[in-house]
Amino acid sequence: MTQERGKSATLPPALNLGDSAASEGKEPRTARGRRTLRTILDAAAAEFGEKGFHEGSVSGITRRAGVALGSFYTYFDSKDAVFRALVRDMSDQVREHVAPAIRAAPEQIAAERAGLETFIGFVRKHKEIYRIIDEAEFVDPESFRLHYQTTAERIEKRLKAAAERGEVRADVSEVHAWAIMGMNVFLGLRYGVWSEDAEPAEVADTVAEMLARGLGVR
Amino acid sequence: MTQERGKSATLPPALNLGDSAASEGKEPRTARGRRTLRTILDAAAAEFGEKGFHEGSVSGITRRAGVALGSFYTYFDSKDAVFRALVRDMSDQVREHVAPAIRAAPEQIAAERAGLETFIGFVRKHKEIYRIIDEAEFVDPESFRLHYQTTAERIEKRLKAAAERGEVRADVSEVHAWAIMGMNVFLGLRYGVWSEDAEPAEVADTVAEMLARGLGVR
DNA sequence: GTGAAACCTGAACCGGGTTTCAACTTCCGG
DNA sequence: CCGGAAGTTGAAACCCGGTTCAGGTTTCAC
Repeated sequence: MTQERGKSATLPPALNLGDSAASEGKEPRTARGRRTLRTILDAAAAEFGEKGFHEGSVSGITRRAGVALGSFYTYFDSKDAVFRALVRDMSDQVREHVAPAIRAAPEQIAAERAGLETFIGFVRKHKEIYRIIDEAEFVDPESFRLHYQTTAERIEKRLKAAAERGEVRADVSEVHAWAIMGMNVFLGLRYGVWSEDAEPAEVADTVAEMLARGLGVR
Repeated sequence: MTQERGKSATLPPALNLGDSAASEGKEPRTARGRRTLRTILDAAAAEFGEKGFHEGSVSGITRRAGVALGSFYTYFDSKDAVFRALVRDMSDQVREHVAPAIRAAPEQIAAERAGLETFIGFVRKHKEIYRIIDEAEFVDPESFRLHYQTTAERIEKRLKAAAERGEVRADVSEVHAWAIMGMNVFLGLRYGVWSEDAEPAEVADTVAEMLARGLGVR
């Protein structure tokens, strides 16, 4: 798993892409093939994270990966195809990383608070993931929409469950879910990607307080 | 790839671009020139709104405008240049359109409510504007950042003034401003661009209620 | 009217990046 | 240890759209 590429822009450790990431009918059949696919995938994440989809190039990916241009097409149908695979995977990663923190919270406002704090922290370590998902709006709208749609649904579902338990007001709705998601995304952009001039915990505290009591004078 | 841009290809009425939109030293000097510049600008907004920056082409713009390819370069230095002009202008348009509604409100929560309602309504009429500003994140990051930075500053400023007047809690901060902005952007995306299955007024009511009292059980 | 400046035109130039492909190498089961 | 499948290679075909430019047309101040 040694993959340091000088640049600070290099992708942090993880990125767990299954072999299923390859294009239809191009799945690797041997250990060697799986190894190459993985290398290409990691290189693609680094390339797109650093340069974006349009500036990034397939030859840039294969150069990073240290394989020939042709090998890329052994596993993917096109430049679009890798990007799509990447987006799906990153969407999953965000969810999987934030979910535990939310589950561990004692009640709902605390859960949202923990979710935001974890999210900002995650974004700081994976700025390229953030960027790739954003660019999906233009490169792979399907996945983009799916990502936010399901995220919002998940938020709505847990809000309603919490309402059931009397932890939040009974009329929580889809609108509240989208509002919370929007806040989180922009706070992640501001305090995760653009600058780290405030502690994620403090940002999360402020938001939790607002979610609990609103902005009105008490 | 991305070709389900259904919707009417025609641009809604407005789009008030001054002659200043032309690249430095390429301002038109006659009425005829001003007319052509305007035509090109409108065509560019339509082209980019429909296809996005990278899929859109200069020849597509001139075709829509009904002028020769070369004429484009009489007024703009490059494809990037028109896009930049467009982004700046659209950013202004959003602000100018929403500001009056905010100013007219009797107190701050009502102002935020009115701002959101107006914003969603505006987005519905100008889906291409929304899309162009979003894509600026990758094509013209400067303008993108500036747009959100100044928007957030404006929100923060008015929140603090309201706090001064005792209309909202005294500790409103930059975090609150970014939270509100994020909510608005995502609600605009969900209820303005993606679907119109809820009234802007109702969405705004829900958010206002949340801003006033939070999600906690009363 | 008239001439110079502004404007318009579109074929051609140009660079860059994606994708293909036929020859070659490695791997692995029998 | 052999044969064929899987994997690798990189030059080049291909495509495409941004940008240029030299020559023609329109406008407008005088």
